[in-house]
Amino acid sequence: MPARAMRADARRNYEQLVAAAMAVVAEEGPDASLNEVAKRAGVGAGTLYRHFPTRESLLAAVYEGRLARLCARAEEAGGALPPAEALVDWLRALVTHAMTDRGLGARMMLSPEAAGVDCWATLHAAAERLLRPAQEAGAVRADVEAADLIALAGGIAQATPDPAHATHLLTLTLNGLLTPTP
Amino acid sequence: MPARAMRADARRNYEQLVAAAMAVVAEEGPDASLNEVAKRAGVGAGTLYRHFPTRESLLAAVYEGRLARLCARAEEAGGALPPAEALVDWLRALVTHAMTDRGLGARMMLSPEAAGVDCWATLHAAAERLLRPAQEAGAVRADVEAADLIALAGGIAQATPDPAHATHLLTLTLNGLLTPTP
DNA sequence: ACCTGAACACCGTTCAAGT
DNA sequence: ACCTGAACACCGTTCAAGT
Repeated sequence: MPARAMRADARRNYEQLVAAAMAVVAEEGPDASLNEVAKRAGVGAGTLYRHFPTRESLLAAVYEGRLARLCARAEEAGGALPPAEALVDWLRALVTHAMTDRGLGARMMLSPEAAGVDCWATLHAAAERLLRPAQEAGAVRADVEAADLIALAGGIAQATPDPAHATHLLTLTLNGLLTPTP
Repeated sequence: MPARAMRADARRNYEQLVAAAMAVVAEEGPDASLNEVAKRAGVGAGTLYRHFPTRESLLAAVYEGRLARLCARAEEAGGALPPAEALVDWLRALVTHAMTDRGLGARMMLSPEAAGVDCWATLHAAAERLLRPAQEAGAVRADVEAADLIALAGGIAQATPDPAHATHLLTLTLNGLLTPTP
């Protein structure tokens, strides 16, 4: 979000840049032209770079709202459902989330530098909050970590453009490819 | 490979382009500059485009040799080891393969258009040759297809730059995140 | 037939000049 | 303080001119 003490015009430009970026990224994905974003925001290229020194910092601003919604969902599910179901539901949402806007979510999920430390920590905390109870209930293997869940969901999202196929891949990952041999 | 009836100079240029592309892609990954490839091959930009109308067609030429080695390995393993072990070994090799040159392999594995129909068919045939016996032996679930194996291996390769983490993610995928509940 | 390389459109990024 | 937008370096791609 924009810093508190910004001059009125700066704040306005900041907000228009994020709005323009949301539109352009939705159309062209995370590699969209930054000059195009500046142009559509009605702002000079230098202004974009002043507010967002890197592409990833702009993407992170676009991504912030979605992430908040996703983590809110983790909170709700954690209270209402049995641990394993809550986790599986949320993982499905995570894969869907990672696939939107030509893989913007996956790109953020798979790189701490891209997402920024705040987003990163928020996402990991949400994953952990669902993972722990499921492990304590014995429903999820003990050698799984929150980072693994996020990496697997991001990887699956990158692996196919088809949501139905992604769902299938997640199901396979949950159950395992090998038949259980106890 | 180059067509048979090429003029001597054309053939020479073709080979130098592939050699230059192998070097440049190894250094800069699959998004390396094509002008740089042409320059390093000692060839005009137009010549590169004559031989390789798209970036993917050039990458496919680079990728061809590696793919052949990988599929040869599938052949050997299929004969020598029990079905499930042969498959798991090969999947580990597939993930490693997908991670080389900043994800060149993964990029090829995850897009039929990128790899070209020939590469695509070869890779799928190799996967199927190991998958079928493992399924018939009851070691691998019946609802797994060759395309799933390739997508999951490619996704894992994209999900982390660390080979040890990738290996762990593959192990999780093989065993499943959830504890078996028969 | 095939090759060259200048040319064009585009993009990321910077920075002097403005208010 | 902040903004503008021309400018620079680079890249993908094409195509007239050459051999």
